[in-house]
Amino acid sequence: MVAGPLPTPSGPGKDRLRLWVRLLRASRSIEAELRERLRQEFNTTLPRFDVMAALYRAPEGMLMSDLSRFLLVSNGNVTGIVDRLVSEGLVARARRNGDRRTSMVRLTEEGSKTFAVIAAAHESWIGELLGNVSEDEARRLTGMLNSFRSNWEGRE
Amino acid sequence: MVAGPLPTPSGPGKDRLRLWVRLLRASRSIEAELRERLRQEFNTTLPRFDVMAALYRAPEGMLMSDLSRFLLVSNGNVTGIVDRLVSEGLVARARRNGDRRTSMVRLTEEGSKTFAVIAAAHESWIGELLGNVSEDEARRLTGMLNSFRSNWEGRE
DNA sequence: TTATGAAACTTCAAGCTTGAAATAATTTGC
DNA sequence: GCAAATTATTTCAAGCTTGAAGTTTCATAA
Repeated sequence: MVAGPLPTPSGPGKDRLRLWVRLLRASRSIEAELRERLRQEFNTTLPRFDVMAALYRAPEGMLMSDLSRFLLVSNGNVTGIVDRLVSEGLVARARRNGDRRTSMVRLTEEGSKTFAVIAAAHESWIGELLGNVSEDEARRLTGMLNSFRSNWEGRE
Repeated sequence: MVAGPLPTPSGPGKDRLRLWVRLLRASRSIEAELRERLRQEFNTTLPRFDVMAALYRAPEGMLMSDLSRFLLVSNGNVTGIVDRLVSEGLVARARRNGDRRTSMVRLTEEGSKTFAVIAAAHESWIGELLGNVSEDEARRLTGMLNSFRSNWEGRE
């Protein structure tokens, strides 16, 4: 949607529609800024950062399907991103004995070090970009977002 | 980012980081659902819907660069989407006498009719997907999102 | 067994997205 | 007037994204 400021329609449901538009514009703006900084400062991309962030939380590794589910993207998508991270030496696939269809994906030593540096910058960027949301307000907003997420998530 | 529930880190700035993660997950989930429905029910895509929504609000038409700025996407991106909408007969480019570099882009008659139908469905989907946010809560959330948007938007 | 079905991935075509380079038209400064 | 800078747009290569189709492996059960 990303509809805008001018007409300001009213009627039943318009407040929710407006909320959605703001939500989308906010996340797109911030995403664009993060994307740009990741490219400029670390020569990487948001999808790669996302995958590394997921793997960083899982030292034992994750299956491709775990990654796909966690990141809310398709299976085929993850394949490509992991391929690129592997070719950069940041991530490794480990064939498993138990089930030869699957492979555990994890950060390499280098991947882990690299991610730690990027993540620190990332967190400070978020602090900056959301600078005029107080920590208290942040907590309240987070709670509200949770409440509507639980409504329908995991349905499709 | 889209980091997740498990570790729940704490420290300075963590509340903002958590807010960002929730924000992103919420908008991605809803976006994915809208995308799916647009495809299934109307055989179209979110980017096309976005462009049509922008043009619907501007009967006199918009320049490519207006569209690009308004939708927060690159120039080259808009070119491709408009090309496809033109080939579907939903949008038209009109060369201008004044400045021959530019062209006014607007919805065709058919595009306008088509969009009205899709937009009605879209609005009801939003009502459904954000169903357990009260209208009142929606207004408050919208206000909060505004406040942090104004902080840094239009900087880059 | 062994076929039949399900599960985990990968591949593929089409479309979206970006940033950079190329084109074309207009504006500015001399 | 005219070269130089600016503006509006398109083109391009690379990467992201999806849904569908294809592969390989595993699980089930007749």
